[in-house]
Amino acid sequence: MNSAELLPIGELANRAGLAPSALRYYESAGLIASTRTGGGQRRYERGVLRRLAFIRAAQNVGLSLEEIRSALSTLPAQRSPTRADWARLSRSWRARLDEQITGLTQLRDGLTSCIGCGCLSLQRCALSNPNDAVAALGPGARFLPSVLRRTTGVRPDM
Amino acid sequence: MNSAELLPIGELANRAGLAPSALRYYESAGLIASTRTGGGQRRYERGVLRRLAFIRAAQNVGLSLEEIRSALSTLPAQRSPTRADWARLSRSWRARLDEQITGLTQLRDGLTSCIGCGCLSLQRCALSNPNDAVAALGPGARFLPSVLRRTTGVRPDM
DNA sequence: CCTTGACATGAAGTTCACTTTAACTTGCAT
DNA sequence: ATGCAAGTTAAAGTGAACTTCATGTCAAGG
Repeated sequence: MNSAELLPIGELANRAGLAPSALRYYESAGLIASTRTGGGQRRYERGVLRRLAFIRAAQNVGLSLEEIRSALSTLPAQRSPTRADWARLSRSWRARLDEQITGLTQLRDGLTSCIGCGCLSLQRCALSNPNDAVAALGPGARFLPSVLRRTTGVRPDM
Repeated sequence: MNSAELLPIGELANRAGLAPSALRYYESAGLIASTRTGGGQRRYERGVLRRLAFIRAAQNVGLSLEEIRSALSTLPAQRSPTRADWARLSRSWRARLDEQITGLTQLRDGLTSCIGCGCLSLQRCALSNPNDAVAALGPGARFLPSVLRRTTGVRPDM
């Protein structure tokens, strides 16, 4: 019953809307697993599709792949995950999203009060110093994930 | 009156809460300017502090340095910018923040309705497919900026 | 005058989440 | 049997926004 119908990587990539290279990368990062054919090619069970949906959803919430890997590792290894399992995993996202929304809202309200004054003081302005969290996070880029980026027409009309 | 009191890079870095290397980087990216001493060391006018506050605020709103550079280039070159100038620059952020907040709120509401079902369908789930915008943005990382990241205690209790 | 800490430069490294490239192998249809 | 799309690997590249490093110079106090 749960035999056959294993997907090759290109097929899975199409269905998931990802590049094959992304799937190989996810596997190397311990996010998904595959069986191999005699010749060494990857074959995926259909359950992987749900896993990929979870990964995408988690990314949209703002989790890093490492955090997602860690979350996925709490799934039962033996039986295949139930709806309840997936629901449990995604439950904590709500708080995270609430936090993000709150932060942005504060920023916006700070902006509203700042627009009139144009103060932009490094110390006092709510805009340049939102949560007094100005600390560095080490090297590397920090920018917005796809959900938050405007992709539709970059207008330079500031 | 507007003479003297030029800040060396370390001083400016302290006051702005940035590393000297960041300031040099900003200068190389055309975001800030400096005069030089006879020996070639950078000296900054105090107005640069306001500029840095603007840069930080813009980053918090989600603008890239290139977008910020472009915005700053619309400031008057001759006279020093007035409050009105700064206010004009930051006015368009409100719409951007509104967009971001809306997007996140939709995601959260989608989550709320998904939590019970645990469906996580790649095609239908609002979580894994928020705005039907699943398209790739090319290579490179896409993750949350500091404002949106939890820095306080990583709890792996999903 | 001399020491010492701050500064300068260019090149390379870092992070994350992937993609691209190069060189080679599988697997399915004809 | 063969042709060719699709698969494999390791290594290097990408992008943003910086940092780190190596090597050498400046400036201010003693």
